[in-house]
Order: sequence, then structure tokens, then C-alpha cells
Amino acid sequence: MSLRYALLAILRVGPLSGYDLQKQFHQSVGHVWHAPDSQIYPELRKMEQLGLIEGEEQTRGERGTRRMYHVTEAGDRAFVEWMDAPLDYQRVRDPAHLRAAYLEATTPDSARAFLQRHIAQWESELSQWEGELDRIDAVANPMLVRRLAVTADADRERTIAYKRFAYEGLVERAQAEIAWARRGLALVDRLDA
Amino acid sequence: MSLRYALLAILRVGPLSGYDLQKQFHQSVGHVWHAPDSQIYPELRKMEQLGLIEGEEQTRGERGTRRMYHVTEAGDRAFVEWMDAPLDYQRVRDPAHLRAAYLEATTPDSARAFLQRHIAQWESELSQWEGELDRIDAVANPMLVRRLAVTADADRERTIAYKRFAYEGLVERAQAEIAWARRGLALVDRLDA
DNA sequence: CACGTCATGTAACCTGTTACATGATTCC
DNA sequence: GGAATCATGTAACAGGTTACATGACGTG
Repeated sequence: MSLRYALLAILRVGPLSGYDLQKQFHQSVGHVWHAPDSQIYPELRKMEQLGLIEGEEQTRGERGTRRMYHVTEAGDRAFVEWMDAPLDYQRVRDPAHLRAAYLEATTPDSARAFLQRHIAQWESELSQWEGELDRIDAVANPMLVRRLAVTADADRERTIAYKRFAYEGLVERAQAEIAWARRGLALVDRLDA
Repeated sequence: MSLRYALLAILRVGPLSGYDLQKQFHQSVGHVWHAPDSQIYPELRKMEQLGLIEGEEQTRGERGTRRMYHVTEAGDRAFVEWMDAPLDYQRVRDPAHLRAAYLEATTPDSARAFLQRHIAQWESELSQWEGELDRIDAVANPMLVRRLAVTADADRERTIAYKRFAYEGLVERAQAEIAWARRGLALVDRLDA
């Protein structure tokens, strides 16, 4: 459900083709809400049917075409309504913590391998998000630049501050996962001794 | 996919009827991996077809029946294999952080409401998990008691320690989410001033 | 003329969500 | 006799995953 609003958030900045949108998506919101291309294109079609966005076919070269999308008034309204509505929180479903609860069922080495992979996984996410934080600070993220270009000066600080706030939360989450898994490694060692 | 192993984890302790399993589930693993009954019963049937568990129909009263399940050797093997295999991490998809990144699009009050709901949400999870931690320490969780009853003394410490470790991770996550949202409230106030 | 990248998907499948459905048994 | 709880699901749908598919354009 949120994919729709992630796409609207990007399109609200200005018209984009599906392809460009997808590119921008993977470089910005995609770090918070992943979606493959095979989901993005159909979703855009659905949003068009619902009147949230409008697409115009453009020619490109001899026979090529591409579809430029822009947000309609209804789409803009839908986005703001979503912002104001309560989120529906998904129930917890965390495979790593599930497995952690039963580590006594396997060997210490296997437990260690699991925890090391957990650390590697979150370190990889962490570096993505820290990179985004750096790009926010340097105002080097192309989406953010586009956004700031159409944002009144008075709102620029807010725009940047909330992006930063969001990524800070993700960075802290990753750091917490890593710290937890490291403690797990120490625990395995202690119990193995 | 993990639902299967969450169910196996419970059944490995000893045979249970679908109904009892479901009860135990909601009181234990369900805090880490939620699933509704409408998913549990069919999954048990599927697992039976795959030979991971076996069910026997028992009569109950005059006409009533219930199905007692126990783990097969293949099921036991499958569980350990899952423990040793790399987890497949889902891509990030976090509606709260997605929304946080665009809070400038709405009013300060709406932003505050969002953050306050976020805090309430995680405080509710937090109290669940802290409760579980207490029950682990008091050895008062019925599933844990059943498990310890069939666990060799040498493994009891490990069994308890890993449960604790898992729930500690969840508790820390909840605390981090709450702290983050509180900082968000402060940020809204600052930007609103 | 080959390769990268522009451009857009379809199809099958799995998992999970929501709402609904039904009857038996036990305990007060 | 009525309520709680035992006991087990089905059906429809939404959302996400994986694999595959296709062709045009631009550049060296």
C-alpha cells in the first residue's frame, strides 16, 4: 500500500517518465521502501486508472515511446490524506529474532555463522543509509536537489531536517542490530566455554 | 516461510493438537512471528503433506475430534537445516520511516500525531516483550516450562539464555523506535517555532 | 554492428490479511 | 440452558517475489 505513496512522493516534485521515476526511486525512497521495477510500472498504471496521476505518451526517436507521468489534484490530495491518516502497523514478523530464540538447537559454530551474517547484512544496510545521510548533508542526492529547487526557502530547512531524521532512525536501527548480534557472539562464546 | 519453522519449534517440544499449538503459539513465538489461526491450520496440513509432521485424529466426547500432531524425523531434520541455512533477509520496507522522510508535506500537528501514534504503537509492543522477558526470568512461560522439562540440565542455561537474548533484541528495538519518535517530536517543535 | 541503457512490462507463485463459518463440548 | 472455549477451517483478496520477455535508441 505504501508503494503508492512512495511513488507519489517522488512525482509530486515534478513530472517523470516511468523509467526515470524508477531510477530516482532506487536512489532515494527505495532505501526506505524497496520495490522492484516489475511492481512499479503496473502500480503506475493502477494509479493512473484511479486518477491519482496522469500519463502522456511521448515519442522518442522513430518508433520509441515513453510515458510521462504527473500528479493530479486528486493524487496530491490522496498523498496529504495518507500523511494525516494513522499508519497501519504490520504485526511483528522477524525471522532473525525468531531464529535467535532457538539457537540452542544448533551448534555454536552455526550460531556464530548466523550472527556474523546478521552483522554483515546490517552493515551493508548501514553503509547505504550513512551514504544517504552524507548525500543529504552535502545536498548531493539528485532527488533532494530537484525537490529543493521547487521548494520555498522557508521550507527548505524542514525538508532537509525530516529526510535526515528518517535516515537517522534507520542508521540507529542498523547500529542496534549490529550491537545486538555482537552481544550474541559473546554469548555463544560464553556458553560454549 | 518462517511460519513453518516457528510451528516446528513448538512441536519439537512434544505433540500438540492444532488448537493447543495455536494457543501456545500466540503465547510464545507469536510475539516474534505473528500468524492468525487461519494461517496456522492450513500450514499444519501442508506440513503434514510434506511429511514434516504427522497428525492423528483423536475422538473427543461423543462426536468431536481433534488432530494431534507430532514432528517426524524429516521435520526435525528440516528444522535443524533451517537453523544452519542463511536467512533470507527481506528488503527494507518501513512505512513509518517512509512517512517520516516527508513530514514537511503536512502540518506540525499532523506530524506530531503521527509520532505520538508511533510511540504508542511501540510502547505497546515493548510492554509485551518486557512481559515475556519477565516470564522468561521467572520461568513462568508455559511453553518454556514444557521445553525445559524435556531439556537436559546441561542445555537449560543455553535454552533460557537464547530466549532472553532474542527478546532483549526486540525490547531494544522498541526502545530505539520510541526514542527516535521522541526526538522527532522535539524536531517538529523546533521547526514549528 | 554490438553493447549499454532506455523503456516497459507479464505471469506464476507465495505469503499474509480479513472476514466469515460452523459445530461440539464443558462448566456453571 | 447459556456462555466460554474447544476445534477447525474456507474464500477472496492484496501485496510482494522471481523469473522471464521484448524491443528501440544511442554511441563507439
